[in-house]
Amino acid sequence: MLDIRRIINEKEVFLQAMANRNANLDFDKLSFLDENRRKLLGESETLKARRNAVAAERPKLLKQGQDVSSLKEEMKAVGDRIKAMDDELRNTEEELQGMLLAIPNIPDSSVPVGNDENDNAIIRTVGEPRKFDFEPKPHWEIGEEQGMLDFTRAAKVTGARFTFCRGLGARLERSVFNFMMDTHAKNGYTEIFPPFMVNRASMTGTGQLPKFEDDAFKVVNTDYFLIPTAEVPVTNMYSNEIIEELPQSFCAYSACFRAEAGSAGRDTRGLIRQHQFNKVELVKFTRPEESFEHLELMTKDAERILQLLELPYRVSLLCTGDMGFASAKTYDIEVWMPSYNRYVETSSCSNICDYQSRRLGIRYRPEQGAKPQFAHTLNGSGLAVGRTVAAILENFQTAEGNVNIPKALHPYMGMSGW
RNA sequence: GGAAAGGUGGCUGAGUCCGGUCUAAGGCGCACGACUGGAAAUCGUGUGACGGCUAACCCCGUCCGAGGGUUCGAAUCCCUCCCUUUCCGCCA
Repeated sequence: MLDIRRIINEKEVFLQAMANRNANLDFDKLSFLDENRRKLLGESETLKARRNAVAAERPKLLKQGQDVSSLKEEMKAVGDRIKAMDDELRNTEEELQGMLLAIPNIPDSSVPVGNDENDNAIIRTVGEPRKFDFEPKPHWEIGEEQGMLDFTRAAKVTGARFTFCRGLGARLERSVFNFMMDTHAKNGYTEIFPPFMVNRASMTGTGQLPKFEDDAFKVVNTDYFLIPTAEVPVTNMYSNEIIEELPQSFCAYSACFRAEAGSAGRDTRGLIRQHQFNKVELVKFTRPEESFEHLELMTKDAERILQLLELPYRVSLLCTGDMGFASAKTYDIEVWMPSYNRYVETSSCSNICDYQSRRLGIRYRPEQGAKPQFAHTLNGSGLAVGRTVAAILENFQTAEGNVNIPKALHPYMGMSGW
């Protein structure tokens, strides 16, 4: 959520940003609602001040034996007007709030302006895609042939876009996220194991609601949602708090659940687009002046995983039209996927600035005794586990149809003696 | 799921029965000052968040778990919900 005052005061910047994002909105209505809100608030508060003054005087007047029945009449009327005014005020505030929640974040000035992924900037490419001297197989074929992945039975037991990992496949999945968590923990991130369900307020706070309710799984008979990413519970940890010390860095493993509404027919085979997948998420809370620096650090921390796993990848800076709703600046890390013959997103690292913290009331004190300010929040995958497993299966496959395991994973696979 | 007791400022804790100097006591902590060679102790002063109006101060409003209601007036009375603790039931 953006600051309404900033929207009004920096109208030109704001409108340009929205245009760059291909977002439409009614600025005049926004401006009217804001003015109307303050007008109603002022009138209501004047009446309340009168009510408070009379309420304080009344006992004294009574003690002096004065007649207060006319005051009582007046106050009855004042009370009714306050009620009516507050109703109108609430409606105005709800309408304003509704509009603000539907407005995406303003892209940082370093973000390239563009419409879609074709306008993203490639920042760096690391590692060379392997040249195969045989026809490489896609990971779902390797996984099924090796008895590591079973899509057919998962479809029977649950439905499309679910997978059984089995035997070494299950072991590999577990090894990969343990390796990720260990690596991040070693690099200063505090481990979190979060709830996999959150309430509506948390989903709204991080920006998944109200706009993207169709993408979420709702648990029946409750107001809980399955988390689409650990970003939601971990960022919400500090909602309505004043954080004592910044920065704070967390890594969290979780299963993630996404309805994938609107992606019917895309990536239907394999591990790339599932309703349930594992992910290790990085979340940071920082001072505003340090957040962009931390975005670079976080991106490198995520990249480190791919380097240690010896997987070729590239990093791109998303353009204004391709960025997520809440983000001010996003780097995507894409791993080389031989079966796709292209790079596939395996991490998205974003600086949200104060967009979430304003919604959530996440604050800090610049100095002891100073007024609380909104902290900045960042999040990034570190990394998506299923896609990483897919990349390992494809990039490390042998001509015989087997798969080698990257050295970094040997201790986790029970191969420490190799 | 059932029963009971609770939820008050950064923490602790009084006030709730019986509505009105509650403008939330007292204590702890914290900040500043005095005292001191310096410190501890002691003494004094101050001590929240959010919003409105402001150049700023002042001032005003809101906040006693959340949301409604009663009333001229609600921390206090009524209703609904959430959470915590204990006991029971169930259970990995």
